[in-house]
Amino acid sequence: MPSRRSTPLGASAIRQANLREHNLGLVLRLIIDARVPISRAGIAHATGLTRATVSSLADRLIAAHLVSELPPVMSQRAGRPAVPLVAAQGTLAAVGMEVNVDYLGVRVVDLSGTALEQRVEAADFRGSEPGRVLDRLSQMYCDVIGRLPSAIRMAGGCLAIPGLVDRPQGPVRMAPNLGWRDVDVVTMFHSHPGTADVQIRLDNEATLAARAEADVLRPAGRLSFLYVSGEVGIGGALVVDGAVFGGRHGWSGEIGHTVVDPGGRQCRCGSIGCLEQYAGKDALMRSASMDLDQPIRDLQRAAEAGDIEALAALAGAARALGTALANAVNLIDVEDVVLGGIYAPLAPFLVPGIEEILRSRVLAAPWSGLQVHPATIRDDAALIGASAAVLSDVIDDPSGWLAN
Amino acid sequence: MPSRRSTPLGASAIRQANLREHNLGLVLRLIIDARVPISRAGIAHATGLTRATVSSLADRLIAAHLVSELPPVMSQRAGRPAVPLVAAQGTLAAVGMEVNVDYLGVRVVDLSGTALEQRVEAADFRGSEPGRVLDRLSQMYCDVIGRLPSAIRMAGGCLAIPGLVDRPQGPVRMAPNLGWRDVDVVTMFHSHPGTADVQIRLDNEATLAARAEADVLRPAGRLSFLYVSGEVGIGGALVVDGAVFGGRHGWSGEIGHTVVDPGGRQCRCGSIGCLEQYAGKDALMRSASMDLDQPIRDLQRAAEAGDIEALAALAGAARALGTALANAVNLIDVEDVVLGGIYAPLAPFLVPGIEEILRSRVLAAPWSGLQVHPATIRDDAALIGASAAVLSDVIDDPSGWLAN
DNA sequence: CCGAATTTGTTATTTCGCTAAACTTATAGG
DNA sequence: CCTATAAGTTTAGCGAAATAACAAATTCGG
Repeated sequence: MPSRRSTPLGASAIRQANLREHNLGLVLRLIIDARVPISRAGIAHATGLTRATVSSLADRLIAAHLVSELPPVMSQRAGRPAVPLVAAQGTLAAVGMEVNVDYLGVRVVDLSGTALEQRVEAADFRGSEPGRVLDRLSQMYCDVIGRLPSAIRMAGGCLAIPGLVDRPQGPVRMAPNLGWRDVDVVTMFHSHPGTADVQIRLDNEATLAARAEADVLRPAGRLSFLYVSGEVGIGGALVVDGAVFGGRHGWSGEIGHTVVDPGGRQCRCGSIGCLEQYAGKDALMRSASMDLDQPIRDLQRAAEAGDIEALAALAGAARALGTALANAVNLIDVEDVVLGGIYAPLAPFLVPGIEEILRSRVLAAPWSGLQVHPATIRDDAALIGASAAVLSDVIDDPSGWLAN
Repeated sequence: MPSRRSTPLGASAIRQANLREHNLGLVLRLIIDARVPISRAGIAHATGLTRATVSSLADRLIAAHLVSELPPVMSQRAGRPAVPLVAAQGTLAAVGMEVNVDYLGVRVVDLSGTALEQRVEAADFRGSEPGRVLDRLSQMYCDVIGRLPSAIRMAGGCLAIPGLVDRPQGPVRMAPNLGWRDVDVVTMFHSHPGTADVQIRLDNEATLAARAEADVLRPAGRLSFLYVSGEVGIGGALVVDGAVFGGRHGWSGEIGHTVVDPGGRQCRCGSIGCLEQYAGKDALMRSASMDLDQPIRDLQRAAEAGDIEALAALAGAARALGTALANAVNLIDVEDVVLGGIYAPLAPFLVPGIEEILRSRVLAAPWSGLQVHPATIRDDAALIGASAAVLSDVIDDPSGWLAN
């Protein structure tokens, strides 16, 4: 039973023109989200619209090259075989981009979800010069775009940033791990020639990663979860009813600065006792007596080998995470916690400790069936989410892409 | 900029019949929420619908006795005077009810928002027998209903419970301060004769109180806040985009069990160091060396008189509240914190301390304009919210009330 | 192999709610 | 008293979906 909005504030009048657009988006969404290709009749059944109406809508989408027909499939049943409809390949694409602490990424995806291009460059961007970073990023963008077939229409782009971002156009308010403050990245991105024709927007990295994860979990019916992404910092995002919940400005999810020890360690954010200082990557490595620059896989291997220090470090992180997550789940009532970033490979060593604390500290635990899982998407989650976000807007309102 | 849903999961096909119903609800909502009565032309302007369409919808609502016309008002301007439309009085009503630790309440409100009846009975219900309590409540309900004019149609009822409730029909999973667990209150309520014709549902007390507060703050544009209700326990609720955000099961908002001191005091919930143990009513009174049963006004007076112990107790509560609220706001990104229950009268002594901690611990504080305010509604907030919740459903979909 | 049954997709035709535009009503202002 | 202005109503028409009939392509039973 999803939570209903008690007051439809955003609701506006539905006019006949909107009606058609709405249903057009609905049909396209159904076609694209279907696990196995769906037919016109199937859509009619799922939506309650008549086959005639669906046919008309589907034909428009096909004419606009947003949808294509597959050969009819013999279903072993009586009756005329259905014509499967799928998202068109290579006609409309979106670009997802990411600036993170240790890499830049550009990814181009078409409506069918296939990645047409992807490029990732590793480097260290702590305390970096924003202008240079974005110059490099727009260069990568131009390279990638140049390699695409010219027939492809570009729907737009979305840039993931590990920090507080004013959606949708910036500025970046604060990206502590990059050392950025009040940076107008959109303008910087567009200062490079060859980026003039694409419209880009910004969002938080963890938010977009959670979105990618939500797209994967939604078909399985897992619609509400708290996503926690462990990196140098700890990001997070809320997903409710299958959609990311950004809050007032899109700044929800900053679980990394939950207080887990009021009299504890000083955090980079200026506060004291933040989760990040107990379960962030640096804290983990330090507590396991490993080098801060070592890859997380080293810690994973050590733990798998039974290394006492590694296991103790992970147990400590689990305690801190459990406390912070218990607070969060008491406040939000999700049915799932998803561990992303470095926590995904470490999950086997973290989940038991976290779940123990959740059981004792979450008021609704006996009834909510709360679970903790590693993330399904391990690499490039934010990139995937960013490109998906742009396409999702097209899918929800395809009317702008109907005419050639 | 309200957070968009990235995926319209709940969206279903809009058919022509739905369209009319949707717009009917929209018009009714506009009429009822208007600060000053709105005219047909005003609605047309606000919605983008034509005057003709609005007229047709309004006439239906008038015929159904959901809306009535006021005498035309001379506006000092040229042109035909507008006919103000208002919610009909005394034709359709809803009942809000509450079982709380120290009182029972029943309130009947009509569409216009005027309370037709209200009755509150004080008593101590800690460790009470659910059957007896609900017998008394349904008796009160019957008394109150008997006093109403017979022409009034009853839309339904909503019962507020201070605990974890399975919406909408129960059972009550856990109400720690009542000492209830897995109680089927709906059936108990209906076991009394004379309650057969009303359909009731359940919700959490703080959730409904927050809803009432949201109805008041919405017109002022304050659309997202965290509501904290101090009583013996500490309840809470989230409001985003002007609507209460219940989460997966409606169990969001349990801020009372946020950990503010991991090595601290034992809480009734079985956990350790919960906010409730540092800022709940009992903790406050104890820390101020007052009697646990004393009314909160005594503490307020002592603080106003400059009593050192009282001020110190309040400062300590503010610290604990500030820490818990900082965690919450980092996670949710609201623009407001609203202090309800016993915190409302104590706000002058709590707000400075809370705000100081929020400024230092909330990552987005420099940009979010976060503020802390006392609640506008001081008494019977949950009762008000409960009755409003029922009416709100009618307003959003009045189609069931059109035929006689 | 053939016809009945079944399911898909298409093609008129109808229905129903909204729009547009003209019209009526009721005021203000010169 | 006439004009301007705005609110509300009426009428004709449009557009999107519903309805219903039909065509197409299969299975299945004889």
